[in-house]
Amino acid sequence: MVKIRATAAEAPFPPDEPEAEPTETLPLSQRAMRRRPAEYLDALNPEQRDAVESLDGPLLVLAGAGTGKTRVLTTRIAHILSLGLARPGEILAVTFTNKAAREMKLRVSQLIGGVVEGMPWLGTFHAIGVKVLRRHAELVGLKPSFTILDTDDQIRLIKQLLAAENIDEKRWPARMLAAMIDGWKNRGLVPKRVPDGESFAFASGKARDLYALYQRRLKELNAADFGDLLLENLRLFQEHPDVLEKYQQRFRYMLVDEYQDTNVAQYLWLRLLAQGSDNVCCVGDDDQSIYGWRGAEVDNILRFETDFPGAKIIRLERNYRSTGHILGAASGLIAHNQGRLGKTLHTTGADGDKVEVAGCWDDEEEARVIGEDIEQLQRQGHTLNEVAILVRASFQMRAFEDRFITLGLDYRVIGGPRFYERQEIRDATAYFEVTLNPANDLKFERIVNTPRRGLGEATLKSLHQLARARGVPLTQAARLIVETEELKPKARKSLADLIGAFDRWRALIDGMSHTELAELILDESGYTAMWQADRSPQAQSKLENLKELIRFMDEFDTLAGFMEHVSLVMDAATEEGTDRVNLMTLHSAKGLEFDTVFLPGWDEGLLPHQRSLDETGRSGLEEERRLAHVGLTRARKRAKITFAQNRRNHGMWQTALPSRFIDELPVDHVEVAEDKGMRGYGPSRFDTAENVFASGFYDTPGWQRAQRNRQQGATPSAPRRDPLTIEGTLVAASTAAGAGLDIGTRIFHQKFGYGRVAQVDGNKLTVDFEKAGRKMVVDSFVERV
DNA sequence: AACTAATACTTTTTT
DNA sequence: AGTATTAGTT
Repeated sequence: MVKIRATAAEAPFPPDEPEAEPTETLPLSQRAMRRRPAEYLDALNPEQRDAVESLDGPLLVLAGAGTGKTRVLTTRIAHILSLGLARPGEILAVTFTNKAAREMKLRVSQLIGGVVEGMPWLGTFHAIGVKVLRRHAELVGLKPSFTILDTDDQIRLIKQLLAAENIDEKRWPARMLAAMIDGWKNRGLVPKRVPDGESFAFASGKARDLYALYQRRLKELNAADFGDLLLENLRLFQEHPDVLEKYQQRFRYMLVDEYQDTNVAQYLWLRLLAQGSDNVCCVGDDDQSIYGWRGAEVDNILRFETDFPGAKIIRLERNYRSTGHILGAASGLIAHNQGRLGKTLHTTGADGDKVEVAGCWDDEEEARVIGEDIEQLQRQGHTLNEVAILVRASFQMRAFEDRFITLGLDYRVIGGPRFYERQEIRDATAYFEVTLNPANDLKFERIVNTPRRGLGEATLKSLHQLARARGVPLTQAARLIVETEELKPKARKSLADLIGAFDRWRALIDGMSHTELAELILDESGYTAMWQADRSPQAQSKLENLKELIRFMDEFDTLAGFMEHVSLVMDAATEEGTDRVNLMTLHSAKGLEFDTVFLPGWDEGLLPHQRSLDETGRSGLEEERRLAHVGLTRARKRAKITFAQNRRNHGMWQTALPSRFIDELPVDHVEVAEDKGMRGYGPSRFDTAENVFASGFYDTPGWQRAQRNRQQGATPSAPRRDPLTIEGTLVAASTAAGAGLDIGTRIFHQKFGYGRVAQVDGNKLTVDFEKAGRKMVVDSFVERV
């Protein structure tokens, strides 16, 4: 495993080679170049070489699957460095995934000779976004130490907003608003730029205001969500031209991987930077654009020439990966798409085996058949690492896992439930985060009552109320409230202990190693004990995961460094070494290749996924087809497509038709296995497949319920008891009255009733209540009467 | 506040 | 089918 620097210091080119010519001050890279002629260029074909050597001005490289895209990118970087045209810190190289970034780093340093530790600006859009943002945080209303929210936090925050705005969360789910905000951020839209029509799609037009409110809360919490990492960056560049200029000057060369996956915000960001030097090289393949649902704009790649005038376009069409039949099948399939830039992949290699197509009775048989095939391959001496099963949706994996377990076949799931997204990991990191940053309300809320400490809904509500009235973080509010008798003794003690524990841990940050501290925290908080006491089967593995987390932390220098990594890099390194079958979704397969690829689940409704068809119609269908194309082109030597006639979806059996994509495969490259006396699949099926478009969604109970709700919303319903409005007025009244609560003032308290102020100590009041007697309370909770 | 029972929702893909 | 959230009960 690679040792990761916690704080990637912006290393200048590390002078780790012996000084050969001490009198000269040439960049090291240039000296290296002198000794070692550019033999790396000889390994390229003419188009690739052209792409590497066309250094001036904008360049679009259309790189089909398996045409050496990564090689071009890495060699290009190496070339720039070798010629001494830029130092590592002057090259911006963005990728889409952390995996791609890792690989690129590795391969560049191999080319250069293992000396480039610092390519500080090679990373994902998000990682680079954070880096820029941390330096100029104040300019966008954040502190440099801002935290990055994960999806859980985001939802929790939005739920609170909806509650405060008195919006029925049943009718307008928080996740829905979260998705909308995400979409806007992907498109580079700040709240005031959100179109009216879209604002009306949520809570009768409140969407825009809620978005604005959400952004304000984020600033208050000193936090940014994933979308902000780009959007705020964009805002920074737009509102502060001087800052932008610095970066424009810095980046003399820019490279973008997977350009077809960039969204509008990323595109705008890039274009701003490219105004400095137009040495932009974008590499992509419109036929592999599979993230449209996430805001990726294929248009970005289709429009490149207009966006960057004078752009050069180079097509890489020589495929070095797949055999003739596989390539033929994939090309024939993707040719059914309209609106593509058009590439014709060809290979000089052998034809190889045809693509196999087989039908199965159900998903269990599918798993059985593929399992048998894999065992067969294994007997023939193939390694399992070179075998992959690529599914459309993750629920398909289950049948395979079950089967492989009974067969005793080793497998690994790639991109499955991510390590850092597991409950226990999130809980643990929440503890660490609050220790580092007590103002992180969302993380604090996550763990106040985990493990159970008797700090439930009621306590939390009081805390919130006070925090809001005071405008302080929850932990601060907790500090205040435990001084009073606001809470029941049990809760008060418990909360005081928790706050005390965090203070204690915080004091230890510099005193001990961060891994020790982490263990201490998990121990003293009772979190480990909670799982140890848990007798459920998964408790054991959760404990293992926690251990793994600590082990992983050891790779970082500090706790803070580790936390930065956690929020950004949501993937743990997949263990290599053992021989295992690879199981993953088509999406996470992009960029990988295997000798043998199994493609199960080519059913109508699953591979052209129903939802995709429903939501985005033809463009959705085309994206699904690209997905199928990506799947096929992962295979070097063997590809086998299967479909199941019956699939159990939500406990219900459903009959499925073979995917229309199967029909679209050119017959010359396909071999149909007619083994099990199965009803063949004929062209007549296509007609029925079309009907799937119009399939019955509108008579489901869900839709009818939605209709009913809508009607209810129109009719003014009887005013219901409304705790939050009460809270609102109460807060308003108390803050207004707060200053003038002198001794003797008659007040009202929600819990204790009427009373008179007996003593004032800052914001703490001692009150003689008519019923409850003498109590200490916080002034925010009382109302002057 | 914590436990139990009932109900809703899931299953596309992810930085 | 299974999980997650919620309502109701103690």
